[in-house]
Amino acid sequence: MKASTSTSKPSAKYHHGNLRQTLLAAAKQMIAADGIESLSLRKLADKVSVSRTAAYHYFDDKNDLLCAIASDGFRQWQQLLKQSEQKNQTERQKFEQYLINYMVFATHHPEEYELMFGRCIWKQAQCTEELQTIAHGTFQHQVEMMAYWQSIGLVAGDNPLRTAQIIWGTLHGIAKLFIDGVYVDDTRAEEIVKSALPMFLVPKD
Amino acid sequence: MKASTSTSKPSAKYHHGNLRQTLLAAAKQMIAADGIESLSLRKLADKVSVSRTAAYHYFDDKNDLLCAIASDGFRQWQQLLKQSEQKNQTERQKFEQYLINYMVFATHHPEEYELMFGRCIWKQAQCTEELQTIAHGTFQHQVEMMAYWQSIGLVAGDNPLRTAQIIWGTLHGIAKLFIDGVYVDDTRAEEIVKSALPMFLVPKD
DNA sequence: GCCAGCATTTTGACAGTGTCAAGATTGATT
DNA sequence: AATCAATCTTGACACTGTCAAAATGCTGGC
Repeated sequence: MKASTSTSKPSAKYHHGNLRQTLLAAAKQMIAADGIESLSLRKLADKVSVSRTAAYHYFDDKNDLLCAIASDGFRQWQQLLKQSEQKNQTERQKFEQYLINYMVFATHHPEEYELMFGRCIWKQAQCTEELQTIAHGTFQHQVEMMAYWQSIGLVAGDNPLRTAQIIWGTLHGIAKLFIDGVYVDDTRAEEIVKSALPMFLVPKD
Repeated sequence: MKASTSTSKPSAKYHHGNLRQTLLAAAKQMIAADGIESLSLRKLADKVSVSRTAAYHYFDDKNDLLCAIASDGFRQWQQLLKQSEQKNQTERQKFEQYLINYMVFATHHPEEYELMFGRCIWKQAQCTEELQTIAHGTFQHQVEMMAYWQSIGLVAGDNPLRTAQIIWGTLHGIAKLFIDGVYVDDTRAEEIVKSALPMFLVPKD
């Protein structure tokens, strides 16, 4: 072991050291720059100065690599949600913060968001078990939060699952319409979400 | 001319006759069967028993062909919406029918829906002018309907554009979560939409 | 009837892609 | 120091979109 695994001097050795992480980081950078569809394993390998098929020792597939990126995205997202919960505010403020955070994440990491919820992974392409479990977990968490907000009379409705599906649908739809460039006017995502907020709440008067 | 353009006997001539239509129909069939990503121009040409590059006389590009399919989808969708308007019912029923029709179309033609609103076309890939105009027109129509429903006190809110964006977002989001296989439970799309409906309406009491 | 011109379709070719099998290289273990 | 397993590279294959040039068949003018 010794200091060979130190990140200070990757230099140009045959054994890269931490190729898996390097590949993931480079891939994220590339899809952030040019989009998912223009990511190729060969260009990725080129960028990392490694052979075409080197990645196949860490990922079964191109799909497997994309799933790994999506999993990372879910972890990043979970952290973001936790942060918005910890700030001690009104529950109503927490709810609003939650909606806004969702939108901010989606619009700031559009490619990762696409990987997390897009067709690439969930549809015909087989989805990694890891990705499936972590994604299911986050959604479960959402349902629980919704149940709590309904129990304290903040959010309307009495079916947490159904409500979570609808609210998530709304957020997801607005996010996707923005990301995919259907909403090209100067309307800002946050404003739309703030406008939608009252729809979900129990009427006050 | 004569009877050579008759559809009864395409036979196996050098000049296909109506290759453009044939290509579009076959392409729709193929994406309905195996998804958009597994459609290749070569397989398509094979299916139509024509050379690899024959399609390039009718479409600039693979993207151009997909745009044509999407345009057809919009036309089909416009007709469906018109039908739901013509049935003389309550405005409230028309609104509900509109929401349900959206969902039915999306879930029954998932691949065409993906082409119409997905990233493939709208994002980096250049979108045909025809597609852009027809798509913008349908959305404009949606905004006008929303404005009317707001004016008669059916739908909540006073900003038709904003409201249309939110409602469309909700529909789009739920549709996409279904299409992409994120909602894999037995929950039916129509039920979710019906649950969401009251959120959009002006409170009755 | 025949030939030129045109629209239409084909063939050849090229770069790029994902992926597998087999070989080469290296660090670690005994 | 020899061996072994992990790691990386090379070679190869089938498939993709797309362009340029050639081939084919229809149509109108003489």
